[in-house]
Amino acid sequence: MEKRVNQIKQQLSAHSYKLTPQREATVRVLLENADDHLSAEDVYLLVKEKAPEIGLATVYRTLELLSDLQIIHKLNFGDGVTRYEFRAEGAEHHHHHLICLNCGTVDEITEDWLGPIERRIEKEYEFQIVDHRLTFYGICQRCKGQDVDPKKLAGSKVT
Amino acid sequence: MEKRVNQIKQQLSAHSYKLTPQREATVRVLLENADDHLSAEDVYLLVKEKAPEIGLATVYRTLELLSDLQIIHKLNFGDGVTRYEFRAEGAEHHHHHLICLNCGTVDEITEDWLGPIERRIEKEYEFQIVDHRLTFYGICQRCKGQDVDPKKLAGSKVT
DNA sequence: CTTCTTGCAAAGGTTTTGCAACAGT
DNA sequence: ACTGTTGCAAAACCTTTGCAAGAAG
Repeated sequence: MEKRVNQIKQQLSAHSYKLTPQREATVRVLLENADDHLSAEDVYLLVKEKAPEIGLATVYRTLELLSDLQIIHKLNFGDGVTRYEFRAEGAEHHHHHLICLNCGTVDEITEDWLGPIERRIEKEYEFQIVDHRLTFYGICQRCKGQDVDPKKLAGSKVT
Repeated sequence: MEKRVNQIKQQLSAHSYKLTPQREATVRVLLENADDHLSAEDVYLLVKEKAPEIGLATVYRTLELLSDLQIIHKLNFGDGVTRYEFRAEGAEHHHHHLICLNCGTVDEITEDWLGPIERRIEKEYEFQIVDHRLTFYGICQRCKGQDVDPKKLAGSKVT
């Protein structure tokens, strides 16, 4: 992890930004929770445990900065808050998401099967693809067989 | 279009909801602009031209209602507002979107090429898919060859 | 000294909610 | 009358911004 922090420090300095204690604490929280999809508020609360004096605005500014530098990605699962995830090192395109409509868990598919589809779109629509987002909504294997609240399936969570 | 309005009226009454003048005006605006992806504010302004006394809250409530009944879909392109689109009649899954990072235009792909991928996911992840969202970000054919603002491509629009 | 960064509070923008009035049955 | 619906205003949210103070070279 120290390696990754140092790497990010260099990415920042390459753009004349400093890795301040607040930024470092934020980066570490993101690294330590790379499997979750934290909202700005989540990050703020976790960073506060290490550095209680940090402000929410600084977290937002840091997340925006890391996002601009393509170190992290913004994600939007339609629940009203922006979430953030580390961008895989060197990955051209990232993984996809499986969102359970019953329990809300977000799982990931690390494979990217869209290559052939992208090539088809670039040709048929003359659209030069830079990135994509693919999300599946459904029932995860843990919730199968359980009772499912039909109201949740009615769609308001799916945007 | 009258046919579609009537159809919706029946879907509402099936759930003991009425097609009030406000709701009808909202539905008509959505039908007349089925090719755009209107935000609640957009819908509100258009409905106001026909029924100036309508309130924004009613528009939100109507959109939520139509969304719950799966008559329309909520869409989130990461620009901070929820957008709405008519759900294709009888369509199991809907089309995908191509968002131009330069001009912001949202185009559509009406084909759905995800069938094989979905079957693979259902098998490999034991995840029962209910719906999906697929969005490509890139440069549309109208903007190709034009100057592109590199800042826009830096990602902050892509969530 | 100069520039970047921070924390706080205020503002901004979108969406939801409380409530009294209203409409339809 | 009863129930669902509306409009308005207020509230609730998430996120951004202005600004004075602070940190770093």
